[in-house]
Amino acid sequence: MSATLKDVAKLAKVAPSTVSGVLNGTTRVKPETRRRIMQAVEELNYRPNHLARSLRTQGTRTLGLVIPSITNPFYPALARGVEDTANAYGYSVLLSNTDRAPDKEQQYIETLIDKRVDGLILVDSMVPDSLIQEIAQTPNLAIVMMNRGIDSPNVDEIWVDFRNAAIQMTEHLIEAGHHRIAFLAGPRNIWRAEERLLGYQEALSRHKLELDKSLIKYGKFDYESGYELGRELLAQGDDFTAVFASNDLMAIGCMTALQDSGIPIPHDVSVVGFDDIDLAFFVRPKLSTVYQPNYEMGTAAVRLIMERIRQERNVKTRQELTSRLVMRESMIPHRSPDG
Amino acid sequence: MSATLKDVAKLAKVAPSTVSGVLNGTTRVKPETRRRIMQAVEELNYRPNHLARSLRTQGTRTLGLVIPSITNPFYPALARGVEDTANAYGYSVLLSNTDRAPDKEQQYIETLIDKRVDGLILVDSMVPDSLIQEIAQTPNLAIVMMNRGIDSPNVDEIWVDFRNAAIQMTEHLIEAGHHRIAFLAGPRNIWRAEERLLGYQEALSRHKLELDKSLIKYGKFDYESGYELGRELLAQGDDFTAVFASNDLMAIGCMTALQDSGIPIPHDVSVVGFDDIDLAFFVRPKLSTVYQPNYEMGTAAVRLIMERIRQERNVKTRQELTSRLVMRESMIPHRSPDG
DNA sequence: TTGTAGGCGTTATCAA
DNA sequence: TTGATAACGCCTACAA
Repeated sequence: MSATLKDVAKLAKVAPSTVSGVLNGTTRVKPETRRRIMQAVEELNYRPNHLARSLRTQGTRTLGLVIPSITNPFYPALARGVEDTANAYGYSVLLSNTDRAPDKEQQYIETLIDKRVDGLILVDSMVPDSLIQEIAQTPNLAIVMMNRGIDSPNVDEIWVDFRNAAIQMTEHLIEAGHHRIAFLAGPRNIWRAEERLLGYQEALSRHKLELDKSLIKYGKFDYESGYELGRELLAQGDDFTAVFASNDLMAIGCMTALQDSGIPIPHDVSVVGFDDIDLAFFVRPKLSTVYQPNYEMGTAAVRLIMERIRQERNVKTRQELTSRLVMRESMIPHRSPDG
Repeated sequence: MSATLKDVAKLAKVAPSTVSGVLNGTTRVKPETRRRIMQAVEELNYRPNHLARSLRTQGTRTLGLVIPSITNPFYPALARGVEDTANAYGYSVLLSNTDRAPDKEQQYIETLIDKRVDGLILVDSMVPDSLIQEIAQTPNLAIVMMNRGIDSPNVDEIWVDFRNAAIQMTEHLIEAGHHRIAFLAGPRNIWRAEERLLGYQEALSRHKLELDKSLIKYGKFDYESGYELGRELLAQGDDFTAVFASNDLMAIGCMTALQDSGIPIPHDVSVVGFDDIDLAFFVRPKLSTVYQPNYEMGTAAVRLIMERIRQERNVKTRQELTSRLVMRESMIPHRSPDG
């Protein structure tokens, strides 16, 4: 139904290749010819067929974004960063939610490649290294992984320095007099969770504080496990003065559990989180946490992809973005009883 | 680099068209031939090129989703509903954020059409009717609009019965003894905002309650304006006993303003919202609000598109999904002082 | 300055 | 049961 290059050519009485050349600015024609062509384009309301173009040029101007779930408050800003930047470069983005299921992720990746995306952004990927290394061979495909290392010269990496951020937050707590700090860890085997735990431990050891394993609890990064863990901590009858949850949802869950037991926060116990999701600002007391540059992660990823596509760079790059502490109301210095 | 149909054909010693037929199940061949083909496919790790296929078949198995912003807590669930359902049908989804800017939206729509998406889901669209009517002529394109009517037989519609929900919530308040209910309206000229206001007015009139314009305040659907409006209400020295905000962000902002002025909620004033975003569950008191079936909106949209694509239906459909009240802690019955 | 021809990787039609 | 052939709409040498 819609007009093709051929139609335009016929109407303008020139060859299709001439029209193509003019429209893409690769051919110089005399003004009169150009005028006729433009008029025909206008008249037929011609719009190039991207499919045909892509088939020919081996480029789709489309990127694939693969995330655990857009529903997780951590990702919308990132997705927005990706989409905005892609759009600025004239690219579109295809969205995929994997739910952290390796099979599902693999399927999405394959579909995306079959659809010939020019770039692939894998966030918190769960597929085996071997698969990544295999797809890294795909021609005309730039890949960047977020928060995951991979031994391949063709794949770029973007990281957030979770460990350092965890160290900073822990030290902040320590320096404020908290020496018995409970830690709510995330699921084992998830890198973003493990780094936070490592940071906590590192800070403790730097300050020569004993690591009490009974103060470390493992949760599932959700509100419920935070609540659960808060109750466990209470049940232990421990003397902790602060809890550092490795994400905000757990921090809020824990805070609620403590509050439900009549423990005033931050007066009796300080609680801090990690991620700085919107919620952190709305709970009472406002949650002190670690801000993640999510939007910037997205923009950075697209930029790395563009450098590859435009062949401005062909060596592996590893970029590290930094988080920063945002202290609100849920944490105050600890005064020892005998202080 | 990657193998094509031709390569497979050569290796299996058959014609490309035969391979195509077998792979698509449109051609019957004898077992032996089939075996050879499958083996060649395996050996070369052949994957069909969707671009070429799409060019030929006029179908991309891709949908375009156009929303104001994925960053707005209202849309991730919807997007997830769209993506999940699309995926179940073997479709991918292209994401676009318009920021409610008509020009930007138009550009996205055009790009999406140029990329030959099979379906377009326009959420809270801001472009003029004429544009929609124009693109509704595009062949091989199914369009559904969410929360916006359009006079075109080719475009399906999905609505949430905002007005009814607002009526219900208001009546709930009235029946609980609240007769002076302040209303925080959204931006004028935005349908989803206006319907809510209309519902509020309708309920008042049904119960023969006077409509006091000084109790109606216009905000911008964000936390800040809710806070602002809360302060305004207070400054007026009015005797309202409840406030109905037309979205949760404003409700929470207002609640915070009241609390900051030392007014206990819900004891002195009840506050209710609209949308049931995640936040609603986490603020204290937990916000009573109107739940929106966002995820279901997404799935419904894709289903309508699929019906069109598969030609199971070719008449316009208008589907209405229903919200429901979710009462938590921020509202209690009002006892009149002399009661 | 403009046109011709071939091909990108499929699928559909028709013959053999 | 299989194969040849012609599109789909575009781009890019190369030729004129």
